[in-house]
Amino acid sequence: MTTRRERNRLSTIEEIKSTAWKQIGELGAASLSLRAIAREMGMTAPGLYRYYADRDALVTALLIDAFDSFSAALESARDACPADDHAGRFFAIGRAYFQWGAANPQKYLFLFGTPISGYQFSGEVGPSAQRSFLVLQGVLGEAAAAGKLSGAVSTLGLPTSLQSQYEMLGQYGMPYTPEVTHLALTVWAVIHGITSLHLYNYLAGFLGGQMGAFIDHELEKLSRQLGLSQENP
Amino acid sequence: MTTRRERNRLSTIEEIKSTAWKQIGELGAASLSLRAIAREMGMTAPGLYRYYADRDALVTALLIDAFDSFSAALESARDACPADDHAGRFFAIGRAYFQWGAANPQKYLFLFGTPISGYQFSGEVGPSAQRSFLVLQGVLGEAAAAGKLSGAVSTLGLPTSLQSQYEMLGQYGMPYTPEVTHLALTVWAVIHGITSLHLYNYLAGFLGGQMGAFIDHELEKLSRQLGLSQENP
DNA sequence: CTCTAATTGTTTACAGTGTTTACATTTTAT
DNA sequence: ATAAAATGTAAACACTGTAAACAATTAGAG
Repeated sequence: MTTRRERNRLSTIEEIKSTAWKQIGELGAASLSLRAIAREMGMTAPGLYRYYADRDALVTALLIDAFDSFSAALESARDACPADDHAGRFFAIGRAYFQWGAANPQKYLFLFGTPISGYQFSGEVGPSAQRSFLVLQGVLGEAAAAGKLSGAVSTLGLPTSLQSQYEMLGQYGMPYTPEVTHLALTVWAVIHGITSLHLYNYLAGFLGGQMGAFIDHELEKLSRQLGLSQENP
Repeated sequence: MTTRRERNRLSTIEEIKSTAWKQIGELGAASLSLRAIAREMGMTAPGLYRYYADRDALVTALLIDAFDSFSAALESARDACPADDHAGRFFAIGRAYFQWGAANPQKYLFLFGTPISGYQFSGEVGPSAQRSFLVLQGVLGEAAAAGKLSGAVSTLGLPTSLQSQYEMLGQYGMPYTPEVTHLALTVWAVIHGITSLHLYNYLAGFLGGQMGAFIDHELEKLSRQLGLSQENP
């Protein structure tokens, strides 16, 4: 049972975080300010310390929330496709990844860009961060299990050093084969690279307004390399 | 002819920048502080304003220097390979890109990560930034001109929207074909993605100490996709 | 060489930041 | 009703970037 005080506390925590997100969206993650949050909430800065030990603790909580929201966006895009349409699911999460970043640039940079000055990554965010990666890994894993990953897997074998490294992960609970893990990492790197360069505005000079065509074309290329789509979509 | 005062001024500017780099290397780019620089130099903070209009002007100068040093590293790696060894040059700049980032994490994140709080990208850095991209584009362009880019170019044509966008760039002085420009962008995205995820420590949990094997394997895959290397190296 | 002007630096000050300490107030539980 | 816990504020400290006023040094012209 939740007492009145506990409800108030939770609601205050929510207000702190939503105010923080509002300011991150307006001014960027780097200029997050406890005092500004308190000011906008109509209280003084030291009062926030009753809810978060220090600024880093708030940043950690925001990171966890953002990763969870990011993962939820990927999962919902994935679930909009039938489970046996592996190519469709791959496209869906690829587009969702990029579009979530494009729609929430400050949030994405908060997750995958240099965080706050002096912030040290807390181990608490690990599970939430891995959850988003697991979406991609899961789609590739199920495609592999269904025998639909005919492409790049076999054409160029993994070097033994990577092979044994991935096998070691399996012994610690990684639920997919070395090939799937490796492909998920490389696909992640590609999509993150495009999204990241886009958000830093390094691509606009080359692509003009054709960013959407660019990402779609690259996803299609990846899908073909993986052997997911054999014919034109 | 350079007067004594001008030499002093230049030497002070160099000291400011080198002190800034030292502190960026130690504490990260986000916690760059004019006062700390002045303190370490044995002067007071307002004195720095005789050399840079504000902190953003210093950041801009540092960005230009870092891009130039980055480009120089890529160019020197490229020139260590004979001009007709296109595959070798591709590997060389790919490895040099990643290794420069791994060896200078704070510098790389300074260039391709969220910069300083509230910093607005100045147009002055454009030329220095493009120079590094031109190294990659140049290697692919010369390979294409020599007919050594047999791979992915033809297997999947560019969509017309991208094709015409790249052609428009050509009319504004872009010295390479649409295919070369597009491939250079995608290769850049891949290498940047891997480097970026590596520097944010998102890969260590998966790859352990096998980061070098990972990047080499991915470069080899890229090289094959481009048709640069047809047989084992 | 002298005088003027530009350059370089310091001192002081203001507004902003994260954080700590001490204190007051409110709410809960005994 | 009383003791304890929770929540907030006020004041202070050590930082930050930046602006204004002032002093010292240096360069060039007469």
